[in-house]
Amino acid sequence: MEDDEPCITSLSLGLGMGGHVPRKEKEKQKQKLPSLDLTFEICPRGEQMIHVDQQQQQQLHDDKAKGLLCLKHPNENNSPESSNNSNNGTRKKLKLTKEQAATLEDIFKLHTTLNPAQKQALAEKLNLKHRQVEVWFQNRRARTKLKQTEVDCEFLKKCCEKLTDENLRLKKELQELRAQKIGPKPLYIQLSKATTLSICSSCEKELKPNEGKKGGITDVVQNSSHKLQNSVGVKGI
DNA sequence: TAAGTCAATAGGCATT
DNA sequence: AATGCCTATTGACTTA
Repeated sequence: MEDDEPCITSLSLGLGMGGHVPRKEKEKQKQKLPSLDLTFEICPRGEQMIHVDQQQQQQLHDDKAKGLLCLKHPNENNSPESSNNSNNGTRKKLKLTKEQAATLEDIFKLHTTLNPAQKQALAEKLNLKHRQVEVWFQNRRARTKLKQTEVDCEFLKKCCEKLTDENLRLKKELQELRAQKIGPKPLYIQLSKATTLSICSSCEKELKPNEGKKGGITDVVQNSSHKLQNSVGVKGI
């Protein structure tokens, strides 16, 4: 239970602080963030009272008495579903106005999650239901996550392609070196060739005395591994 | 009219 | 147990 205190809390829409708000921070924000002059009363059982501004508290008192402003749980009568289902069982799709969407987007840029009071304030401001604001933020987070997943996927694909290419190139190089080793030329010539090739073609650094010497498979793999590490930017494999 | 978009729903999980 | 969030899905509506 996040708001179990049945008290009036001042609204904080959280403008001015970016990023995700951890659960623990939510309560703090209620107190320290600028208020929109809207106040809320959290009713027992999670119902919420909304007070449009401080001067309307007296009016609220009257409305409260009349039961006009007490919002019920989203799954109860006041839900968009129930209000939309009024016409022969089909649910009508609500389209947010440009202004509503723009405001929601603006808030989302600052905060990807809102606390109940913030949702209620926003709902009041946009003439929407609390549940609608809640749903919008849920869907918006889902869309963001999906987009990010696509971006990550694309990045990994490119990484994979690069590594595949490099792998292919190294295999070819290995094949060539093997062919040289079993080729017609005397081994000592190849050895001398290997010793003269002491500059890494990838990073253009001079290889250690052992590297490139002998021209054996192990050394070739080490050399190739060295190049691969340079090309991929990996250290300390 | 098929495909895409997006508000809304349902169910599951974590937290308090 | 109540609540909020996430995820998958539905279904109304739009668009190419």
